[in-house]
Amino acid sequence: MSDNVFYLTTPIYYPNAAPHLGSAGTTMMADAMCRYRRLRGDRVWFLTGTDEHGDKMAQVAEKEGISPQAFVDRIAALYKEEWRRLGITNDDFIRTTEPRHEKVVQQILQRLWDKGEIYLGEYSGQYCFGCERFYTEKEIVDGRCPDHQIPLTFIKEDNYLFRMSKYQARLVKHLEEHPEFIQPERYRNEVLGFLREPLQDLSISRPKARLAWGIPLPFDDQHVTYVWFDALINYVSALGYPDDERYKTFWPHAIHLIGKDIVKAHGVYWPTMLWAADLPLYKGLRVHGYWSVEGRKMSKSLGNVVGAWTLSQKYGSEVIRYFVLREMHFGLDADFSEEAVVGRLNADLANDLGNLVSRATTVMVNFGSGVIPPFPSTQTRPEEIDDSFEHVHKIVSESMEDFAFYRALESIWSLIGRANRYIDAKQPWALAKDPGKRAELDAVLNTLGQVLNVIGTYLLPFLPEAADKICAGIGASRTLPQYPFWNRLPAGTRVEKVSGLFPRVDTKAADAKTPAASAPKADAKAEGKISLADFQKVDLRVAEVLAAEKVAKSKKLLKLTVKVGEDTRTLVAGIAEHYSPDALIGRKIVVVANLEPATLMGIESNGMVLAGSSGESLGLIALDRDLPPGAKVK
RNA sequence: CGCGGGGUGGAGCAGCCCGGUAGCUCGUUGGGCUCAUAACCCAAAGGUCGCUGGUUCAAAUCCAGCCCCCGCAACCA
Repeated sequence: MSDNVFYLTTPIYYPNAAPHLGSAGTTMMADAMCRYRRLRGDRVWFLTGTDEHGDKMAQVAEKEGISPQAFVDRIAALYKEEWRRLGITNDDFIRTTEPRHEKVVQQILQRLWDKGEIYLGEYSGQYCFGCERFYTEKEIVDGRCPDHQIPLTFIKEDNYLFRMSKYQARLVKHLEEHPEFIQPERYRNEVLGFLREPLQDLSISRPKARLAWGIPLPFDDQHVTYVWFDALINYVSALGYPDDERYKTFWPHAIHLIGKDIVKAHGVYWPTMLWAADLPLYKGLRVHGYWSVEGRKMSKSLGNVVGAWTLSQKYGSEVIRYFVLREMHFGLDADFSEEAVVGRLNADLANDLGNLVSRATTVMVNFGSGVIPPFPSTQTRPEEIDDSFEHVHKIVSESMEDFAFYRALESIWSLIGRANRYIDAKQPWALAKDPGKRAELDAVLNTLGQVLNVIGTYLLPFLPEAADKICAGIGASRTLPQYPFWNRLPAGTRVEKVSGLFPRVDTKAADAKTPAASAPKADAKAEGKISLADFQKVDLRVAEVLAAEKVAKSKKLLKLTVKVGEDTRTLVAGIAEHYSPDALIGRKIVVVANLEPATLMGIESNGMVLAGSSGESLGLIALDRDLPPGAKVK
């Protein structure tokens, strides 16, 4: 059986924007789980928070012209407010800029330093001042930053490294012996996959000269702590490690709920850090998939990031919560669309649940005396409902062990279906007309009360407000019914009509799509202007395509042989998704002729093809009059 | 031969680990009921489970090969 102490964490979110469907979804799952455990009578601690250090945070703050602290204060407040509005019942909200956190990070760092788990090394590599990070050999594109396309600088600096590599074998062993440590299985395999390669020691510091927005190392104040090392420790610092009772009570039961993007940090860095610091490991990592939006990846660059609150305002936060819990098969990716939300809302919430509650309470009020009648001894209990009670109880408990919210909900809905069928079969409105069928009617009314009690209480974790209304309507006690499920709702409780729980949404009205959360604003500032002289440095030329072919193994690249004036040169263009090689041969295009050569997929490119692009579409720059190859473009 | 996920009735998915009548939701068609939110209930139609081969008495499920799609990574000079 499960422990009756339960500690659940969400990731601490990196608050550079308002919460979106992803972070809200994670938090809603965590909330449903914690509400469920509390309902079961477990002792629960539910933690969420924000990760507030790091280069990016400092940069954004600077852009806005405020101090990093002022910036993160603002955004953290935004998160807290959002979780409150979404009905999240977290017990604590940790911020990595809080003294209680920073103190623990330093304490753990000091311990590792004293134990020799951290050593001063020298890190050297190619550094991009744009990204403020190092690039590995693999990532570097021809000596340039893949992001900024600016030349990288070779720098050498002092750097503190954590001896992560020495725990590799131990971690593999632990994963092999404890399949439940990382679940679902696919993510455990993924981590074992990482561990097939030799693990490197982990750089855990950044020189303060470069980045000041972080926690200073206690043993060298010229360095600040690397964000991951800082962030992961929140899970213990928030409990008041090392002395607080909460730490002692809850830490051994810790379950981390995360998205699949941060499996490596949680599955590799964190356990090894804990070992090095002589802390017990967390109990389990539970990994969920990603949301796509209408079949496409949710990303800022596509501008289709779905804001959680915008959506909640339109449909109600319970609807979104239900959708998230019902639609995502834990561990796998799922797709979001407003159409699907409306589908779930109308079919499951309005038609099945809402309508059942409405018709059942109406029957109880109109044909009964407004209170739950005792179950007449002359009648027999409906077996099919009885089976359903046990089924719900069993499936919900099993599913929740695996975070399989969708299965738990499915089973509750199977009971809802049973109840709807039961009403149709018994026809209480007909029984009411015949005074001789009083006992039969009372049996039906009592049964309906029991059904609503089970449904209402089991739904409390998933649809807190709606479930509360159901419970209120029948005077239920809001405690999870236990075997045997009959007569958990005592005869005599007063019943009120509960209607309009989830009104249907007109499909057409929903066509007014919620706009995606505001796309990143284009920089309004007129900075970045160049002089005419600068522009004239660029040598643009008309070129004729002599030959074109796809670059083997590449997705986007075409290798072009072009004639520019007298000479013929080879260049590589990332347009394979838009133009077939044949369509290009013989065409006149515009190229940058004096670009320094670059090697792409092993082919040296001497120039760049000009093309306009917007989102998915791309078009080559063409001439509207014929000019010879080599003609200057200005 | 970069890593991973997936291909199951019109749509979206479960089932595959642990072979044995192919299941769920939505949609469609016909019928029923009137307590209820144009809801609810019943019935029907609709599937070569990507392709090929193998193992087996038996394969959606195990094995091998192939095809296609989607992420990530590597390239969008």
